[in-house]
Amino acid sequence: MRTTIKDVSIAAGVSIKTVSRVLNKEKYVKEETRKKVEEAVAALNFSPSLAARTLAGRRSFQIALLYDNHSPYYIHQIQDGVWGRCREQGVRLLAQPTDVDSATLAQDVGGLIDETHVDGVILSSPVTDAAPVLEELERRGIPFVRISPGTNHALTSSVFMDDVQAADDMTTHLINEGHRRIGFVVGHPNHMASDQRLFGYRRALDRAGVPFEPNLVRQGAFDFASGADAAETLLDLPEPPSAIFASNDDMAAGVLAVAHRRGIAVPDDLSVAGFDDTDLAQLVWPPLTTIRQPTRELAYTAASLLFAMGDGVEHRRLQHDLVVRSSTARRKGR
Amino acid sequence: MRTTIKDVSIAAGVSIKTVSRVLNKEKYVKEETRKKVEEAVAALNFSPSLAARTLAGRRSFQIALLYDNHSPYYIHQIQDGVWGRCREQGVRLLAQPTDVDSATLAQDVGGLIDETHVDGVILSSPVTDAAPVLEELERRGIPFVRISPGTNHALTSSVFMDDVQAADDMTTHLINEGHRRIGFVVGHPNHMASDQRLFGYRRALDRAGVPFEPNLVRQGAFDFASGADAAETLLDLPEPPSAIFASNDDMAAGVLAVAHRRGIAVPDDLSVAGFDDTDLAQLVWPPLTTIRQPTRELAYTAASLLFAMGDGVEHRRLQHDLVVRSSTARRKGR
DNA sequence: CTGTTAGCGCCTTCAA
DNA sequence: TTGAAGGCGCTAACAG
Repeated sequence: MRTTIKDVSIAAGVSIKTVSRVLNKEKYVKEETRKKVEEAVAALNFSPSLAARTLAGRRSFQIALLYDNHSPYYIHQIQDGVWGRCREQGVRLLAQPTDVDSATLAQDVGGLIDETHVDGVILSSPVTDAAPVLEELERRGIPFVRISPGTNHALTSSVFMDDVQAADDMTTHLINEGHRRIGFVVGHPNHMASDQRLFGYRRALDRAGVPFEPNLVRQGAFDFASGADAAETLLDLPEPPSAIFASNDDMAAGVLAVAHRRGIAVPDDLSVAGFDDTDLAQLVWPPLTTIRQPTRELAYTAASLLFAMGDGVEHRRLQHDLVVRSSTARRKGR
Repeated sequence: MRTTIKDVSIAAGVSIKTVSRVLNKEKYVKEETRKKVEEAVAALNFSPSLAARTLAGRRSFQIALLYDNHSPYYIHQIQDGVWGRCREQGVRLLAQPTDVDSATLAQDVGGLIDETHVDGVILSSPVTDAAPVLEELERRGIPFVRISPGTNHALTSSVFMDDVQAADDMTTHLINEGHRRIGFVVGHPNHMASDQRLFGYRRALDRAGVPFEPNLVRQGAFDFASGADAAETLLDLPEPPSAIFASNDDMAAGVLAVAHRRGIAVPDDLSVAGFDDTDLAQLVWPPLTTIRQPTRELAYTAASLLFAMGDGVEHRRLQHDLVVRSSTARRKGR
């Protein structure tokens, strides 16, 4: 038989309701009574049934994290960050893979909510921009927060990094290193961050008076293969770039691979820069110069926002770090 | 107001209990009645409350996955595999990070079980070998399955790959390529797989009549840094190895990094082999020759085992694949 | 094959 | 500041 609130109430010599009050940290419990109850809880090693609390109360002490991202590192950091905040809050986390292309997406999410009574939902890219999910969530009036959404920042609570500034910083860094022909690999078109990073790149070029060359910009898709493809094209140019800045680290890894295959020394003959979205940069070499994406912090903040919601729409913008890991970085001629 | 089983029963014109029967796929429901109920369920878009089912019944339709592993790729694959099986079963998955060094580990796990009423638990390394957890689980008689446990295979249900054979296969492959001095980087001492892989390495050497040299074996810890350290030592040997076989891919990546730093051409001057525990091998270059660890399949199988339990202890051993990705592999002199 | 009657363990509402 | 009664939505154990 499991230990119940009743056992605790008997052990503590109070009513069930009083134990409930202590469990829920309600006011109006005499300090002395509270103590007695807490001791009984500890002595019996009592953990209240979430199922019962959910059924009887208004909260389920559970939230869901929806994802459909194929970058394990990214998801892991997101989950880790959200988890950290949940832990502090005494809330369980339901990690829910989804398929944003599924026809039954909204229904699936609705079913999840009905089944689990989750108190809120956190959306990670690309679920952040799945209209059916957003509509379903809004229809039900269930609190949710989006991490790095691609669109509609203004409509809902969300957290994101400053992608424009990040790309600007990196480009400026490369320019300061002496580069004039800087290749750029654009991210997946579905992600607003892609546009923003491209914009940051152009803004930095403009400010420095470095002419923008459409030839040096290649479309990618945030994966290793597209980064490699882009690198091939860029390095085949009659006048190839002296640096390539990829919009994320998977693509940057692809660029490095091509450089290696061609016997191009990095960073001596080619500088490669990217984002550190996924910690991957720490595992590749030659070293990448990276913008650290504060993924874990974003996720943590998203959960904080969720728990604090009800006051209306909020946004949180987190700062990135420019991390120069290429120890042999040096000035380059054009 | 949420849709309840009662609404369905009214819509279908049957009793609540009958709806319940249909939901639980019980026998003894007339086909025609079942159909009526199913239509009502679909029409009302009804999803039963897990909290209520848990409270009233014997099952919670939830299982937990306990992990404390710092390899995102590994966890992701595990979670993915378990998830896939859960989905088929209509079971929710609670992903639960733990701290195997925590003093309150058993209590934490116990609390989780009390709170959530999970029907079973899946343990991934290194939680697989946390004695307090195993004891707690056994004491409660809750079904659990261990994925790639490090110890005590015989005591509990578990799934694992054939590490001895895998390491043997790889070593044999290297020998067949002409290598005679093969460095080996041992995995973390806490993992039984480390011993087994070392054993497989030795077995292959013995069978081929290649003398075992203790100098060529270095202790690692399954991380990038220890792989790099081991490589430094091995390559500093008066007579360095022509191939290095690392017990996992993080360490293999470390070996590659050192080779690169020293200007050693891979695979021309040095072959590097490893396991593909984490898909990392696909992101590094020069290419690694790898043993594919069937992580996702292991996890899926673990969940299957869990759902099929009650028949006693079972074990499942899954086959690995030897994946030769070094396209320029060639015979080497000693 | 189907329905009835009790709870599951906790929170809510109300009263004291 | 505390307690008593009622019910959340569902399933178990029976009865028909």
